[in-house]
Amino acid sequence: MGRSRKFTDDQLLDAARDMVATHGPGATVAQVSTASGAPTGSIYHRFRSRDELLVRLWLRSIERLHDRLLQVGDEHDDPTEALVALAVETARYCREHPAEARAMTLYRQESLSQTAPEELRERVAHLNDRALAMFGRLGARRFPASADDPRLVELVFTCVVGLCYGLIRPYVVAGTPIPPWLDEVIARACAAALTVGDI
Amino acid sequence: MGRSRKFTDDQLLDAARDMVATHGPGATVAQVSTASGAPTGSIYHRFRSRDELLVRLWLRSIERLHDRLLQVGDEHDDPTEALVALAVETARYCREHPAEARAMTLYRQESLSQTAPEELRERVAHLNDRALAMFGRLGARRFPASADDPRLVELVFTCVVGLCYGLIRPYVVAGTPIPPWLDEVIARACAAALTVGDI
DNA sequence: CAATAACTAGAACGACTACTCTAAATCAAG
DNA sequence: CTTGATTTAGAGTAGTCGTTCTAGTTATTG
Repeated sequence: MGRSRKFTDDQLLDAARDMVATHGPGATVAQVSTASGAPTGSIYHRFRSRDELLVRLWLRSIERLHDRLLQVGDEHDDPTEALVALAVETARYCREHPAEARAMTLYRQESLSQTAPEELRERVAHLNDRALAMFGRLGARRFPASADDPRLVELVFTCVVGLCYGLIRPYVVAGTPIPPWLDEVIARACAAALTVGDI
Repeated sequence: MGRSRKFTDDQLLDAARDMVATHGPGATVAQVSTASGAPTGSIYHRFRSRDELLVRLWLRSIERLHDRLLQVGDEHDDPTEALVALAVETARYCREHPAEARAMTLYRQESLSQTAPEELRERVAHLNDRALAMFGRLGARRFPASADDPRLVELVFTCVVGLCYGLIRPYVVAGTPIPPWLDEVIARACAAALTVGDI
């Protein structure tokens, strides 16, 4: 075999996450190096480029959020309740894991699916598949009349994730705690936004 | 006097705005130079630093939005209607002026009031005064019972501007048009979010 | 016309960053 | 123990960007 690893991939990603949380999206490889204790050579031995490191971090942070959301989605019988609960849960998760939440702001899927390192394009493209399927199911039950409309998923996604994320984003980026009263705002706004589908 | 100016400040700011719209917040002085036709020396003759150029651009874009909002705020008798109209108007303005809207995402006031070039701190600090006063007045009429609560302005500001801006931001940053159906989502969500003050 | 102030013009500089390269350390297998 | 694959280690490289510097240009004023 060979020499055993002194740093796990997750250790390096954790360091990158913390540097992004403190220095923003312009965090440098040198900063990740000192934060993790690994020399730059080791980091480049593990990740082909800074881009790959940050994209992998972004993928990990969003997959972790989705893991949590997929659990919550099944805990409600009423689809509207489930959708509102998903919005509120997103806020809670980001409040509990501010650095992970900061990493989620690094990219947007639509642009990244074209610009990401070649070997990650596929993973980026299918990142939201699980979550979208869930939102599609809940949306179809919430709006039976539009169950076949392809725009339904975008609408639901916007009213739940987009709305919640937009409200908490300023706090996430600033690194300040998300105020608890925001959960109530999100719940009411989300429920009301979802009524547009009834038109 | 001396030689007359070949480039106005606004011309340089326009070029900076367009470069930020196409290249993001990392737009370089060299890009602004070629986009405007002005050599870097001229740009630095007018602005002390790249930071000052971008902060001035940011200030201008937000002041222009506020100019428009201040007009709209007076057109409604009912305070709730006025607040919802302000949220929708923000979306409309950003749809009509996508590059200006992109420039608004360059900074956040809270962090900038500490890190901006010294000579601009004052202007940054008081940037929102006019708008906040209006939101304060409308909020006091909407929630007479909490008229003296200092948290009221933050609540109203979040439910109107924060909510709207969070929903449209993805489109603004991506440079894709803001879909028209979003206006209805914003209106309903904003009205519902404002009901939290009634607790 | 001469003097001067204000600006244009762009080459040059220094700092920083992503990335590479070579050498050494470490561990499993024969 | 020796071999060889794998990783650590960090000095070195090329390129980019913000900024500065010096020279030259244009208009206004007396």
